[in-house]
Amino acid sequence: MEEESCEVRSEENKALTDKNKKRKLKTPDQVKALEKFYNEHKYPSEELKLQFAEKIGLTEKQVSGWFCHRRLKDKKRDEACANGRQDRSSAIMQDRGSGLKQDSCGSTKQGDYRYVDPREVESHRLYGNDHQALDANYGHISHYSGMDDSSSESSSALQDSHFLQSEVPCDAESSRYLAQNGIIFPPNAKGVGNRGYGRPSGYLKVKGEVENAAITAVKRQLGRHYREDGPPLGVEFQPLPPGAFEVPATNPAHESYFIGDHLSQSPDINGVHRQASLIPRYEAYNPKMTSPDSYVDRMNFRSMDSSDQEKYSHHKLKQKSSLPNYGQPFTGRNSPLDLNDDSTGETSVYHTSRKHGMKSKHGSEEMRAASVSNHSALLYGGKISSGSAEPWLDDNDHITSKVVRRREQFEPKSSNLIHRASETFDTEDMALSKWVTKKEKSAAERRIMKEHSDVVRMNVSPTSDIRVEKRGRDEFSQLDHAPKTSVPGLPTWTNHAKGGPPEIPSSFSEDETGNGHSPMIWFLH
DNA sequence: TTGTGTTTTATTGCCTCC
DNA sequence: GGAGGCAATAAAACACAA
Repeated sequence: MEEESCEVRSEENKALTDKNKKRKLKTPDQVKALEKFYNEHKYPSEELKLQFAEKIGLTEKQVSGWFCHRRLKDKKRDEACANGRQDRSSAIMQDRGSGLKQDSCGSTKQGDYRYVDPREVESHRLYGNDHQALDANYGHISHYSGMDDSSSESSSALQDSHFLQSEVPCDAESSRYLAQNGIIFPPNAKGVGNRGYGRPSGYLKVKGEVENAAITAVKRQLGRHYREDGPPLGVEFQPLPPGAFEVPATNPAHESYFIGDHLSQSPDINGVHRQASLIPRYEAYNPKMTSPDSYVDRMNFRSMDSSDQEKYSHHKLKQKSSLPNYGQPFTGRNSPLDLNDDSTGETSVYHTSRKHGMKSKHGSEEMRAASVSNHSALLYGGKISSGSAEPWLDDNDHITSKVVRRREQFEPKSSNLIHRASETFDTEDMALSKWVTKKEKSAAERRIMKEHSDVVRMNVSPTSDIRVEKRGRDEFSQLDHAPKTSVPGLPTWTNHAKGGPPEIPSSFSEDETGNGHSPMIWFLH
C-alpha cells in the first residue's frame, strides 16, 4: 500500500517533472532585465508583465512569480536590515546630517516605501499619471537633493534606497553593493564574504567610519564649492565637449588591466568579448529567445520617447544617488545597477566573493559586461542607456560602443570632469574653450582637493576599479599595479593608493569607478 | 569528488481587494 | 467570485570546502 502510494507519488512527480522539465535558471540577461524592470515597476500590471515577459523570453507567469519572489526577497532583506541595524554602532551614522535613519546597508528606512507606495506608483503609471507620479517621487527626491551637503548624502541614499533598494537594499546583498560602491572585502575575510553573500558586518563599520571622516573632510574643504544650488556635485553628468575623446587611447596604462591574477586587456574590451560570447550560449540556453542581447541591440536604436525620458530621469536619479554613497556604508543599487544594476555593480560580487576561481560560468562574465555597461552609461550621464526604450535592458546596451568610448573618456580628459563638478554646465554642447577659461578656477579647487587626495585619489583612472578589486581580493597585495596604470597628466594621484590607508580609497573608488559616477572623480580630476 | 550550505525557481494555499 | 499578492515549501542549481 505504501509502495503503491509511493508509486503514485512517483508518477505524480514524474508528471510534474515532465510538465516542468527542470527548473530553468534564468539567464543573466533575463535576470538583469528583470531586476531593472523591477526597479522601475515593483508592481507591474499584467500587461506590463506580459509585455516584458515576451521581450525577455519568459512567460507572464514566470515574470509574475519572479516579481513575487523578488518582492519577498526585498521584504526579507528589509527585515534583516531592521534587525541588523540595531547591532551597528550609531557612530557610523553620525555624519548623516539629515537625521534620516540610515542603516549600514544603505536602506534608509524612512525612504523605503515610506513616501510612495510602489503600488501607488504603479497605479499612477498605469493610469497615465506616470509623470506625475514620477515627478512627485523625483520631486521629493529633489527636495532632499537640495539639502545641504551633509544631508545630500544621506538623502541621496534615501533616493537610492527608495528606488533601488530592490537591488541592494540590505545586508542580504551588502557584499554586492559594497563592492559596487567601493568596498571590497578583504580577501582573507574568510567566513565573512567568501561566498559572495557573506556578511562582513565588521567591515561595514570600518567603511562607514572611514567614509564619514573622508567625506566630512572633503566637505569641509570644499566649503561653498560644494554645490548646493543644483544637482549633487558630480552627480549630474554633462557630456564632454566635442572632441574631448578624440585623443587616441595610447597610454599603455589603459591598455592593460590587472584582473585577478591575469594581466588582461581593458575590462571594457573584455566585456565586449565576453558579452559577445554569451549570446550563443543564451540562445542555446533558451531557444525561445533570440537572445536578450539581440533584443537589446534592437532596442538600442530606438529613439528616446517620453517614456524614455522618464526613465532617463530615473537613470539620472540613480546617478544622483551615487553621491551620498560616500557618506553611507552603502545605499541601494545601481544601479544598476543593477544594476544596477546595479546592477551594475554586481560585477564586484563575482569578482570579490566568487573571486579567484571565477567559477561562475556566466555570472562573472555577464556581470563584468554589465559593469562595463554601467560604467559607460553613468559616465555618459545615463544618456546612453537611456536611449533604450526599455531601460531595464540597458545593462547590455551599447557595450561595444560604450566600452570603447569609455576607455577613451578616461584618457586625457579627466581634468574636464572637475570643471563639471565645480560649475553647472547648462548645455551639453558646452564648448571646450569655455571651460578651459575656467581652468583657473578648477585649479584652485584642485589645490583644495589636493589636501584630500590621499583619500580619494584612487579614483583617478578607469583602471582604478579593477585595481581596487584586485586589492580587495589579494589583500591589497597588488597595489603596485596602481602606479603602473597611472595616467600621465594626472601626476598627483597615481601612486598614492599604495601608500595610503587601503580602506579609505577602496571605500571610495569602487563606488566611483564601479559605477562611474563618483563625485570624487569630479573633485580630483 | 563529494558533502554542505546558499540561492533561485516553481508551486500551492491563503488572504485581501474590487 | 476572481484577480493579484504574500507566504511557505520543495527542489534544482550553484559555489565552496574538505
